[in-house]
Amino acid sequence: MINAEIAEALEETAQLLELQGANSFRIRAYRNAAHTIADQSESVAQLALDDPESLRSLPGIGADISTKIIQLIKTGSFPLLLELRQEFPSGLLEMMKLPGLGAKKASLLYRELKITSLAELQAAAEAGQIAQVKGFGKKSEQAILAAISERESVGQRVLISTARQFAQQIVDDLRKVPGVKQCSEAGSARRWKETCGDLDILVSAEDAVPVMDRLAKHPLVASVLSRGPTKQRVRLVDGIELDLRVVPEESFGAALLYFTGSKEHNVEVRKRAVEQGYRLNEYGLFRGEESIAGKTEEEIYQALGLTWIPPELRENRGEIEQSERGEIPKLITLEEMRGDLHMHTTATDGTASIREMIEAARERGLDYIAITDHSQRVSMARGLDPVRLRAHWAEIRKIREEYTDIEVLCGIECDILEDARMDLPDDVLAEADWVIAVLHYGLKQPGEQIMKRLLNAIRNPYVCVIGHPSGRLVSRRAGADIAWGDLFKAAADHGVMMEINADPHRLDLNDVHAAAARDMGIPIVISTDAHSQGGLDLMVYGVAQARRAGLTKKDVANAQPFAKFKRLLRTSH
DNA sequence: GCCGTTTTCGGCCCGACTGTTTTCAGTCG
Repeated sequence: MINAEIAEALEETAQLLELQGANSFRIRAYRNAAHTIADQSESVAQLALDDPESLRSLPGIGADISTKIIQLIKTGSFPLLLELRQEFPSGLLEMMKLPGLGAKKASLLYRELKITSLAELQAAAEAGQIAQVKGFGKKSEQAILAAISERESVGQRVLISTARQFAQQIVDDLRKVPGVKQCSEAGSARRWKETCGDLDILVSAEDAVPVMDRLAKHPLVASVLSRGPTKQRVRLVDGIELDLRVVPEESFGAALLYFTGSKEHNVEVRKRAVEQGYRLNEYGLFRGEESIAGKTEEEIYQALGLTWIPPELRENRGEIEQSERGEIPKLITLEEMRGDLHMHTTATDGTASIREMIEAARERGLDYIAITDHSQRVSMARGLDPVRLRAHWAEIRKIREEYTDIEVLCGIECDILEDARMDLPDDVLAEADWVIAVLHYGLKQPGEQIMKRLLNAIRNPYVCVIGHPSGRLVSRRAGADIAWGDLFKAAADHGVMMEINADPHRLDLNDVHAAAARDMGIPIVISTDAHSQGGLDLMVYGVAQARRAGLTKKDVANAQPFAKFKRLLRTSH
């Protein structure tokens, strides 16, 4: 059982307890436990089997929940969850996903009208029965119908790349509104989370009206969902929703901190404020009525005895304690990246030639790149067999002679076949400057076989790095069943690096696993997997993922000068 | 249900907006 499944069961328990109207702190306890499990890089199931007591050392997991987790791992469930599922039909959880419909209202509809599914809810709303229930009215009935019909297009999380592009465009435009002093994206987009459920934009201005008017008429805005004196919620043309908050200049830092989140980070910071006799809200840090700080995030953190924490780290994974000790790392930046070691050309499924990719890399100031087209197994992309690959490399060697200001490595993205063999023979791989080994096919194989494949690749003397190790696609496909601890141990032993694939659909390694690999001393490579010149610009997303993992320049192999990078390579190259 | 330099009970983050109320509960972030 993987961590996400355990976390899901705990989250489901929390939701069902909400329906039951249970003690809110008890509900929160299950949610906190779910977050803790989801954030572990090691298999919690394995941990529980090895040493059941150790679960209790995880934050938010005590005697009771640890027992339930162990039952869950052994039997697939636990009694409380089974009882709750008996008590509430699963359709209620679907209903709770509709905006505006929470646990209280869902359970009320269940009690009053015996509604147990979205279909029944829709029928009841169409029949006008919802408006008759106490606490509901005509408007909530219409809102429910609208929410059901829009369910397909809205409420989906979008990739960070999409979120950033929308947010950036709107931030740029709102900055031009007269009277606007500061404007910034906030929320998960500012934290560069891999997906965003909605967008948050924060503005400081004396008068909110012109800002809200401008947003309401913005070409990217489809409709205004709600509007108050300081807060406006709109739906953008592609269905994603955006919150705008307008605050006074002296509160901008407090509001930015507040709306950047994460929620878990905020709760910890606030708790800390309360312990020190303060009150912290989006308007500032207060002692009684006296405002202590609020204009900038820095002064608020400072007043609480903390150094400023980069948004990418604000997930309550220990960053507050790090900050207290003055140990927040100097995170890797895009400008520090010197090389890009995963890209394709027209030889396989890229759209640009070798020369065009080299030129594009030079324009972006890179000192070195690796051309890494597909191996033969990827027939869809016209993957290269030994003959074509050697000809391709010969061409690269010829062309790279023309350039004195950039190093170009002859590379290959070589598949690890389903039977664990490499897709190309060793004598071919031996001629490469740079070999990325990857899983493309058979991702659903049992964990045992997946690990056999990965470990085989790591033991191959010519493999330099494992590319997009899990094979996951963000919010589309779960990755392979990997024993991460074993993978990293083997990679560290054999001097094989790990890639953070910067493609926003992949971002693989994820933040948690990248941090775990770094902790094992494995050099991390951040590469774009570009299939065109513009694909090289995806680097910013890979760097963001590395920042979320707390990586610094020294942790990243291709942030080093070329000579130093070469020394990190295995001696076979 | 978890947690502890105010330790084994009694806390547990805080405010805006909506709809349905007529002073507030529910939802959301």
